Amino acid sequence: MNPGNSSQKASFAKSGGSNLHRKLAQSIGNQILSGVYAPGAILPNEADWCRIYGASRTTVREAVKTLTAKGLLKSRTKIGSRVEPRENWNILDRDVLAWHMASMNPQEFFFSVQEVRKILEPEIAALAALNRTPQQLRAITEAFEDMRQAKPGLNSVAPDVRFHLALLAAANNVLLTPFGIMIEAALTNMFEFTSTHNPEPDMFIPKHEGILKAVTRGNAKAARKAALNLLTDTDHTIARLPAKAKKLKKA
Amino acid sequence: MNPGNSSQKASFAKSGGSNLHRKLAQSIGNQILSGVYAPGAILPNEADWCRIYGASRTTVREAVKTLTAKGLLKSRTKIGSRVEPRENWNILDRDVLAWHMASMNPQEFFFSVQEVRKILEPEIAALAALNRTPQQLRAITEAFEDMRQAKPGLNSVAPDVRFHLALLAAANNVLLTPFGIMIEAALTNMFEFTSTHNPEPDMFIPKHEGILKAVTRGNAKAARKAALNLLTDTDHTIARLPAKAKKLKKA
DNA sequence: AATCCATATTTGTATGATAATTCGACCAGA
DNA sequence: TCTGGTCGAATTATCATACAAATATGGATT
Repeated sequence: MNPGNSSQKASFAKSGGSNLHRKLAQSIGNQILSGVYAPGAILPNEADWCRIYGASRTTVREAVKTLTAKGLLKSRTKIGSRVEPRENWNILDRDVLAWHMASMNPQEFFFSVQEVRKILEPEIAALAALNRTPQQLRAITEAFEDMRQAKPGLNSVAPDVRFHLALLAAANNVLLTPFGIMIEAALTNMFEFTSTHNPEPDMFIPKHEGILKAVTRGNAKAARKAALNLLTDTDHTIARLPAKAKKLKKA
Repeated sequence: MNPGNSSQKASFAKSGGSNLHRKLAQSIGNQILSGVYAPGAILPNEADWCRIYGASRTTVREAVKTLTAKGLLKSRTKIGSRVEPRENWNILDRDVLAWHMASMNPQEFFFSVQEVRKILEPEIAALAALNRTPQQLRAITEAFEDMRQAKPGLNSVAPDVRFHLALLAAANNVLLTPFGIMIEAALTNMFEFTSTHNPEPDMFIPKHEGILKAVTRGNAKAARKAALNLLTDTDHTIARLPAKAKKLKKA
């Protein structure tokens, strides 16, 4: 009952992750996010996928289960798998967000991100100022120190990400954690685009320091202001992106 | 190679959804969220789960894939499945949020929700005022009309949820959509707890109307204010919850 | 026209087998 | 003693096959 011979396993891009079912999920996921299969559309059935990828049904089904769990699909007997409406997609899932970015105009994407960041990060900073534990404050501080010491370039992105994630953790509200993925994706990809992740190197460190100090002092109001201040810098970076930039690299 | 006889399939709570692998995922997911298996812990291996639930390995693996896709697990050869750190959990996934609520103090949960809602919803309303399409405005309006006509009781929850979700959609930012699940879960469960989902019936409709009017006029500032105004009402509801309320009912 | 029923299609579950990965222990040599 | 390699065992990963269950669809019956 396994359609197709097993001789074409390398017929699609070998995205990250060594598991076959993962690769299938990534391939199908990318197709959904890029609109090959629109919401409401019926996907090829399991037997078809088996032929297309030269994989067993077991593997195909595991890939489908993965996508179902992320809200992209729903399967029904005799019908097949149907693409779910967009509002059910777990867009803040790491994979889904990556697939989303891969098929989007970067400027548009970064605009959406900034819109959300400007809503959340000031309040996150404020909450962190109020709710941080000593340990969390130490994590923020260490990330900042690593930022300061890092040479401008690739290795300065990681501490920057850690800084923002540590801040997020210090807000101590589980319902906010999913945004970590968004922040991470935004900072990392912005760097890959601009190659200079800190457009105003002179202001970059001081502005982060402003947040750190406010959080250290437990001054929510100042933290909020400092976070917003930093974000307006990022806005300028976005604005300078080439309008017709290509799609982000896949996975 | 399938351990255990298939005679104890009903040994666990029959959660919603008719699929066996779904039930397994729910059962295991609940155990993770309730702390039976903490982050970093190694779960029973596939053969164990087969014995425990009397299911085939195929089914167990599909359940595990589901949980992996939601960020709760990660599987490695020779190691087994390990519970991921909390920050990787897709807490805004419908299932994960349900499992989370099922093993939490409701007051604590609602507090977290309100904290996030007070950050987001005013800004969502503001964005909706600016970005709404005519169609989206119609959806908001219709939800409001249904609210007004509904008798106070169970059937007034649904239009209320629709109102807030329509508002969210009208903000026109995909990265915000995951919060729909949170809003929905919050409103629905709050009703189940208080049995009177609108504590100030006199103010309930007018305050929603305030948001609608501001969004209709395209007045972002007024929309923001109206949304915040409504949320302070909800705060009062939360505050009145019995401090030692039992866990939320499961699934 | 409406109802019911058979059938075909598709996903759901079970079983058993083999492959691939890799931890951990043991061993050899410097 | 330390280093590195080798090998065995545990566990997930994949495959192949079979049957069960659900249900949309079209045809038969009334």
